[in-house]
Amino acid sequence: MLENKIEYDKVLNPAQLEAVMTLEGPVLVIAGAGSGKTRTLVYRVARLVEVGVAPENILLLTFTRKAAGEMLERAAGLADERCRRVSGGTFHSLAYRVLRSHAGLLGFHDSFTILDRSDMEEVVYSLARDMQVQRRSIRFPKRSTLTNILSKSANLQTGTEEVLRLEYPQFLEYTQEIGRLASLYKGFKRDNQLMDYDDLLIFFRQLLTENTEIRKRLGVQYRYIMVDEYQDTNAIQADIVKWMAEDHHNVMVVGDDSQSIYSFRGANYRNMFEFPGLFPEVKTIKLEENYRSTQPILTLTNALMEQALESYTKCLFTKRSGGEMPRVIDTGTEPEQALFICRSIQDLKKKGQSIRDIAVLFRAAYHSFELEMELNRQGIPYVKYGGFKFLESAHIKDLLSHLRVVVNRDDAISWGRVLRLIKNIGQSKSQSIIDWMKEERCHSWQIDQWPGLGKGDGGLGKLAELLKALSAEKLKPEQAVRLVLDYYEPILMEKYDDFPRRYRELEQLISMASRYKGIRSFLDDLIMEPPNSPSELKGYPKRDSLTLSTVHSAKGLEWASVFIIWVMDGFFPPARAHSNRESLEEERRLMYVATTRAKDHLFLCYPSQEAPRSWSNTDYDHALSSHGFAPSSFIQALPGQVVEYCSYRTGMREPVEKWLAKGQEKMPEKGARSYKGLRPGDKVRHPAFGHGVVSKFLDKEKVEVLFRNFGRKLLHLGYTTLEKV
DNA sequence: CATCACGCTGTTTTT
DNA sequence: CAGCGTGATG
Repeated sequence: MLENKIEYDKVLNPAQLEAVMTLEGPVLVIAGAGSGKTRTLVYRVARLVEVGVAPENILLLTFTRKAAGEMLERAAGLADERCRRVSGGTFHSLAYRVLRSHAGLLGFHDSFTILDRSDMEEVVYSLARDMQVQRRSIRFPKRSTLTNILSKSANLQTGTEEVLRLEYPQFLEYTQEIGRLASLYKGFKRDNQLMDYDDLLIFFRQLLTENTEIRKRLGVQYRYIMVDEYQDTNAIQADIVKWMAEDHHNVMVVGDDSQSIYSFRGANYRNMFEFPGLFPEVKTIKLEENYRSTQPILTLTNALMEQALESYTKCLFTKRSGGEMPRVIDTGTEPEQALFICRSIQDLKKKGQSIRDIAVLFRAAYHSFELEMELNRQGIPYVKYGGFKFLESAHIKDLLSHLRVVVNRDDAISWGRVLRLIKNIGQSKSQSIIDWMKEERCHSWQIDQWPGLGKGDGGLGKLAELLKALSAEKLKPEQAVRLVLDYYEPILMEKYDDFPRRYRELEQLISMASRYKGIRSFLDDLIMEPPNSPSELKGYPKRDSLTLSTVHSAKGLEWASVFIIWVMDGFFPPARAHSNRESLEEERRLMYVATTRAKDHLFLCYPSQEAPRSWSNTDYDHALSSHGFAPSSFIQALPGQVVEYCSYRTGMREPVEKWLAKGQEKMPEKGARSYKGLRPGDKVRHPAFGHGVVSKFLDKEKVEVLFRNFGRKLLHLGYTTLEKV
């Protein structure tokens, strides 16, 4: 029956083996970084299938769908193909699957639309605008902050005042308005058949709590439940686990309290310690042996975590002996840091290290901007994970909105987007059309019958034609995308200067769409599992390139890293000074995740002389003295680990001075017509951004360049080299 | 009513 | 250095 015979005791250590062989009853696995957590889960799936459990009865909940897919793939390689039929995914995707067929029980149509982050921002902000809040001593929070507040209050299941009090005290004077906004938002979602990511979980839980039959049915369907990254679940997700395993108690949760880095979205690693309370007969297993890093790296990590305010459950050790000391480098400024990193990479490369095995990790996506420029300049290929979302770029959203209004006629946000693309239709006209549509309850393609139609509104007719075509039955998703693209093309051409790139990306949507049966499932899948970049659509590039990643994205990735650089900056503005402590603790755990991904070499870089961009009068030391800490305080707190000090005054002297000399070239005066022989209209090439055209000089230091690949991009000439072509 | 130019402001990470 | 509000222009 089984294709391959697995000798579990030969490939697993005793703790792992116990976790794999305990199939019945609740199990809590506390798994340190690099302790073979994934391996354990993979073997357990294989084992379950081996003893005859139907794959359909196994549920593997992970943090990303990609992670689930990879695990099942590995399990299939170990045992047999049936492992691929195991149900795997995120809490959100499971919730989505269930809600799609049972939304009626909650007073929703089954055709509700899912709001992604930026949709949510748009809804929230348009409601806030309608409220006409009066300006007080400080500005009303901006759209993304407002959305964060609402989302967090949903995830933490507290009122918005609580969130404000704890995390945004600067906005306390708007407590009333934000509270009202929260309820307006809730009502708006109901009226328009919308659910955001948080709602998926909340409504799923509600369904489980209120509906015994569904609960029982899911219990029968998923007799064996495994949850990965349990420390990153929030209270709602913990409830979901509890309800789903209510009858059979066959649930294994795996996690690591010191790797909890999602508290900003309401995750609570204490769920791990509360798990035994839910299932008293739980068996707890600790995985403490590390298979990834050398002992010196683990020693640094352990020292780091010893300083934590909370004590954690385990201590990492390894049987690997030897290894070089981790290096802590003060790189002075950001451009020097970039130079230093590139030089280190080149050195390793000369020693025969493949850059495929090298990764650079950082907290925020923008931390690598400077480095990316330098990498491009030096011709080092890289792949970046995290940060910018392909789907959130305006042209993609524009196109998809047309499909969304066809699928869900009540989706006012997408209507607004679609309508405002038409010439002579802006904020107010689009609003009155939407209101009229709501009154009339007519078909979407009858939009051109709007009574307010004026002379210049021929665009509505074209839109109506498109919508009519899109409403045709049995229209395949790829045909639908094609139709919209044909309609949208002239608009796109007018709206963006880098039309060709955007058009190409949109064409890729056609091939993506062809993998789906219906428009609805295509749209939802894009939201539930958004691809990060166009390159990701084609599958990850496997060529020989460096990995750049935010720590959060790195968590889900498996690569043979031997070398990790953590670029630090971590500066928190005064408004958040009160919660520095908590931020500090989260940053510490972030650093734990980052450092434990290093196998043999670990470089921790921090640019101590970098003045945070937005606080031009302050610098790093100032941050330290006025707010109690700067990231370097982590490092200073690790005695004996700082084995190298490097700045432009020492090892970096030569290249940095060259760089500095470039930066000191005379800048053009305000309103200058040319600089370095460049004039507006000249074609230029930038090492990072590619080809573009100089549009104008803004002031002494900035020039506006239209890049073919990036749209408008402002550059500091002191930092970069524009090459005339 | 739509659009454009200008000035001000400031945390980030993801489903 | 983008995204917002504001005030001027078409």
